[in-house]
Amino acid sequence: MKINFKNTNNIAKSVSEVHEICKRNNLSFTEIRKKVFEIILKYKKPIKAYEILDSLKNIDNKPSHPPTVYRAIDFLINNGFVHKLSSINSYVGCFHPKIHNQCYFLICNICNIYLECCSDELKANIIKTADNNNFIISSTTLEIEGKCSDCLKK
Amino acid sequence: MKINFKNTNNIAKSVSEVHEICKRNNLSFTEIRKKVFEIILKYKKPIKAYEILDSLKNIDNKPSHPPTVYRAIDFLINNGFVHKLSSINSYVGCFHPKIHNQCYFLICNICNIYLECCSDELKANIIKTADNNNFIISSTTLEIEGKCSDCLKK
DNA sequence: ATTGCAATGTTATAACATAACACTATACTA
DNA sequence: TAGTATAGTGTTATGTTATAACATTGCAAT
Repeated sequence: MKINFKNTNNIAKSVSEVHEICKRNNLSFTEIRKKVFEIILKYKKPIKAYEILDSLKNIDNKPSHPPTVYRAIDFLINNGFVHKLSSINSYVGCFHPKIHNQCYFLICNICNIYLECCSDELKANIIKTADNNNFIISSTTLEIEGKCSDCLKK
Repeated sequence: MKINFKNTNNIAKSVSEVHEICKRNNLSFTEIRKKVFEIILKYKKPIKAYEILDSLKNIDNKPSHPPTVYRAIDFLINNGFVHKLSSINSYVGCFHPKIHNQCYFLICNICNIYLECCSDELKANIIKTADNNNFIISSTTLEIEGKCSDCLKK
């Protein structure tokens, strides 16, 4: 099974989905966390922490500081609502927070668009390797940079 | 085919191998680049740029600056002699610069040891996904963090 | 000898991230 | 119902990672 998750415009849906998950799991989806999540989703592309910070300042018209953003990001990542793309120090929303899995990302160096993919086959492959080495996985980073189809055409 | 590359003690061999590759490809393996490469290899574990910088200062007994290190790292990475582990902002030597391939890394969060692995199966899988999306790969990051077998025992 | 170029030296600063402590609001509790 | 524990946030400062920009050096090609 392989699924690609396209970044959709349906931000409200994602937000309410996360809201619901938090309720169910007794997590507090505070105003700040919600705002940061929305900023990340709206941006469509991988966004940097200081870009989130600037957005926050604009929205609230009051000073915001890096820890505010990084704390919110931590919460969102820890609960699977956001992913960090380490190779480009950026963050993206997760479009399937309910069915968590091994994800990987195709990231276009030209237009910065990204695609989130899931693959059971790949996941199995990674787990097998870890097992062979008696290694217990806590987190996996799989990011593929290159040129997307749209940018190829141009 | 799956191969694991254990970090060995054979630094001299790696250095001379790279020396040879550079000669063949008309690349200048300068003193600084060689020193940085050796520092990375000797460290055995993923090393950070500023740790390399400190080592350089100690070796040369004269000031060294970040660009010196980052330039050397760039050279080494671009030519496949060193890998960057983005998830931990660290660098490791490559133990098979001749037969380049899709590599991935098991990184222990406890003892910081790492294992470099290669898998044709995995590579094929990644390429297939990219192809399906008409995506041209320029670089891939695959890093698995967790707990290694030695640390599990403890 | 002069010019071109790759590599390095040096200063400064940009970009990314966290430590530490103060404050607030809410919920529990005795 | 005052006390206190705790999660979340505000704020300042600073730590960490990386690059821009320009000067200098040394060697190679003409």
